[in-house]
Amino acid sequence: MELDVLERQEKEYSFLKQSDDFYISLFNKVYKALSSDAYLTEENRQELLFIAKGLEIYSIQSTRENFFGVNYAENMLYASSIYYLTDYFTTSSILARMFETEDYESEIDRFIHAFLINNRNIRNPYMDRLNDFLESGDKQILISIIKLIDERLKTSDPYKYVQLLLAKRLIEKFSENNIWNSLTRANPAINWKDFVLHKLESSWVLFPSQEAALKKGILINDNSFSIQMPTSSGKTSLCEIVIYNEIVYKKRKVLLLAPYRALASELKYAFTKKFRNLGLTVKAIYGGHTPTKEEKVEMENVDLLICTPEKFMAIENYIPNLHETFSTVICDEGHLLDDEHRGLNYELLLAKFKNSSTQEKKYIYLSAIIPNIATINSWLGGDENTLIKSDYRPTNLTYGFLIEQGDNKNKYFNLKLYSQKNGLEKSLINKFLSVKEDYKYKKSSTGKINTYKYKTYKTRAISVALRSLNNGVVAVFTPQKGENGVKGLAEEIINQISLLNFPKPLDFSKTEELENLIIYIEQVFGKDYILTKSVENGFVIHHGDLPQFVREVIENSIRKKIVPLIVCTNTLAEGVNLPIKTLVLHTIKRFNSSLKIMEPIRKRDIKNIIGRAGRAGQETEGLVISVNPSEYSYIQEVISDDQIEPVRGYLYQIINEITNELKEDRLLITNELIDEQSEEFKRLIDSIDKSIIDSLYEESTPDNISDILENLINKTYSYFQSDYNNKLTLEHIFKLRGEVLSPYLKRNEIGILKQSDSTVRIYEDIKGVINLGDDFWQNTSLPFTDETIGYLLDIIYSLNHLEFDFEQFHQENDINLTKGLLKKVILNWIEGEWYGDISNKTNVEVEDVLKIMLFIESNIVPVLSKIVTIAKIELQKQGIIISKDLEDLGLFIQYGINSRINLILIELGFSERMGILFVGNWIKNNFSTLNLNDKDTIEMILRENKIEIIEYLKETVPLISLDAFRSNLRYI
DNA sequence: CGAAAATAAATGTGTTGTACGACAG
DNA sequence: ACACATTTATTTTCG
Repeated sequence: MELDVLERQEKEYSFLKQSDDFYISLFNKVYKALSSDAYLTEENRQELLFIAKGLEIYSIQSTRENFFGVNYAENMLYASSIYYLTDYFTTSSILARMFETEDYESEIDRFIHAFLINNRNIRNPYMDRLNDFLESGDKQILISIIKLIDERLKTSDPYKYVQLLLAKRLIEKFSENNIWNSLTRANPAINWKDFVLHKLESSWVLFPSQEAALKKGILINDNSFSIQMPTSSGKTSLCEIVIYNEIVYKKRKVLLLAPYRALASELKYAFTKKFRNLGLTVKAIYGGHTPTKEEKVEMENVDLLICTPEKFMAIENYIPNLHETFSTVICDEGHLLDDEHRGLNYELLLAKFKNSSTQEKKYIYLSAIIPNIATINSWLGGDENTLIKSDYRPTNLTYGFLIEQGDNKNKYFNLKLYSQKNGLEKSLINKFLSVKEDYKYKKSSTGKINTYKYKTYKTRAISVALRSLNNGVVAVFTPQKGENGVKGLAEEIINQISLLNFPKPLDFSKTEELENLIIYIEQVFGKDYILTKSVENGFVIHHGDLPQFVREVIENSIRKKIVPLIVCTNTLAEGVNLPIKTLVLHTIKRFNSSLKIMEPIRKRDIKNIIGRAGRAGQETEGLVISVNPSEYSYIQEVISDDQIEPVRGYLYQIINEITNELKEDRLLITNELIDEQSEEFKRLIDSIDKSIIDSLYEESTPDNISDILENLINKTYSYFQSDYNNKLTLEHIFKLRGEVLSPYLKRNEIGILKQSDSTVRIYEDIKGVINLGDDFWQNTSLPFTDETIGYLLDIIYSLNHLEFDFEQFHQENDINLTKGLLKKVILNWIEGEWYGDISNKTNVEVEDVLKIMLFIESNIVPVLSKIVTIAKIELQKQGIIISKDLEDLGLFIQYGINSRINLILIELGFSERMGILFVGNWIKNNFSTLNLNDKDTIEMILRENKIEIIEYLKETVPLISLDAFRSNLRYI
């Protein structure tokens, strides 16, 4: 019914004709379970879940019209309660929330409903008592409620009996898992009242996964803990408890390492408000902004610091050994240790902590499922008693596999369904897709009926996605961006909705908001780009070539359900949580260039992506559908956590490779040998160098550098896992690199390396190319012109270091990126043009413009900043100061602006470029007499002209920009 | 009946995600 | 290694 394929089912569903019989039998089973405690056992729990699903359809809006004779509201109490009793608390509450407490008449019904949706605001003998309990935690009160119910059960009329029994079971369950009970049991020494009173607003119980962690003694024990649980199983909420406990009870300060900006910002948002009311101080710093003086003071006094690992390393450079203030460290998304670009830093940061002379820290390592978490745990100082594993998920996931059936005369596709918790339970949706019914269309040029080409997986994935639209928000995952990935799928959608009769995304979108989205996207990308065409058809796409601010707009459109369909790559797994009901896996294979084969992506990543379906608190369940039979067994393995890749740490992988190479060639590695290796290998060594540079502190000298490095190495996860040979390689390489860096230490050049974020190689490269005698350095300031950019690009093009990057860019993209083109793109960009305009002016496709922009952002800008920083420091020695404008050059290019006012707006927290550009101009035109290079002046202008600015923006920019600017303006 | 559509088999072409930093004396 | 598009030859379908 939900997928609108009922009438094509071959099987007769007798219960549809005898729905009252079916209902009675379901109800009977519920009653039996409740009256015999049978629901408490694991097996019966599975069955109860199916019963709940059965009851559910008699109450939810999309299906209940098909039945009659059932009191929707009353029945929902049963369905919802069963979800509650089987630990699906969020599902329970979503279902119950489909009705109001006022919809119920009897005292007991109102109580049950209010209980299920955490509504404390009704007056009622049961709820009054429950309220007393919630505020005091006095167990006796719960006992008294049960007594009260028992009394009434004896005298109750038959119509109330089941409800009373239900209430009794709910309260019995609640006596066990309520937050008071769990917390005081986990740490009786602390008064939880303040915390609980705060927590009550969101939840009254803990998830089994959280319970498991508490039972292991995480609040009492000072050892390190490792926690492995699926996405969205209440990690944040568990952290909240642990952090509160550490600060209030253990009197420790907590450092929370969150490796993505989006994550850090999410956590900041989640914690700041709650903890402030509890009298704890929270600070979050990540990406982009450099902390002010006051903030630095705050950082040392704050109770909880939320930080990206890189940012924390940066801070440690000006607050040496800041980490000693924090005796508890929480490592979120711990599997990042494996990351090719960032794992090394993360590992060395932790090694540095472990190497500290102060007391051993308590580490809490949070991660998705990895088989060797025990190794990591013992590296961090934990043991088997401090290892917490849970596979609890607050929403149930169902997996669907599309099965091809029939011959050419009558071809159709069934959907085979497996429930997550019970691999054996299969069900089948017949003719989920059918060639006869779904793929026939009339060709207008001939007037004949044609069959749509349904054989490709693209077609199938999209058809499945469109078919699922009735059921809620759909995401289509694909690991590639181009024709065989996001772009191809988007085109396929447009094609299918124009020819076939599937549900159309436009019919599920919010027209007015969508209009605004279309206007905005068209302004940014022009009419021809695939994203523009997508939004016009009521869906969106999402991948890493899209600039960050656009991704946010897109995520928002899904979050607010402005559009019901998104096609995306891994960005989905990395980004923030979205309310996705159905996830369609187009394919999970990606081309591996070195092996020249298509290869499945990591199971760990698939697991992460799959976990995005059925967001707790938003959906009652999730559905994951795979359409490619050659991948089914691999996905089955992912579902059953079979052979998930271990986390070794990136450093370990390199070292292991090097050791093996050396063994084969019987070589002894030397710095000369390193210099002879490929650029790829040297960049690997560069990353080691950089981590070394970053972890050198003030007290480092040429004499003790090898000691410092050796101590550091000994504490790494790589060393911990290594065998004798690997240990030798590891020590040897770090020693070698120490030798390379030692002269720079001697010459006091480590500072300049750090400040310019350079490795030795690029530093020497730049020094060899730039001519500090040129007037350029002294004469350049805003606005940047053709000549400015030209001069710098000349330098860029003469660097050896970037040749490799250009080569790679050309290998990966079919774009001839000449110096002229690059200059034109940069100039247009800083002059305020958008991707669509730049595409028109340069005759380059929008998608290629995006790729060029990405190259500029990630390859050109960092090098430009290094060049400018190195020049600045060198010139300073001669007493020459370069302009502030030139110093900030990287920012101007990065943000695509060419005036100081705009940069100030960004510093003031404005993030949406269109608004920034227009308001910047408006200020320039209206306040030319003031000093517009001054932050305070700009702030003053903004504060005093809020209304005028909004009025002006209303006339000039799309509503989305206006809204973004307005919400930033609120904080001025 | 004849054009259009479907089928089958052979050949050719293209394939590559995501992410964080940017600093003192 | 694989998905998909294109080409070609042949058969089937339908207005």
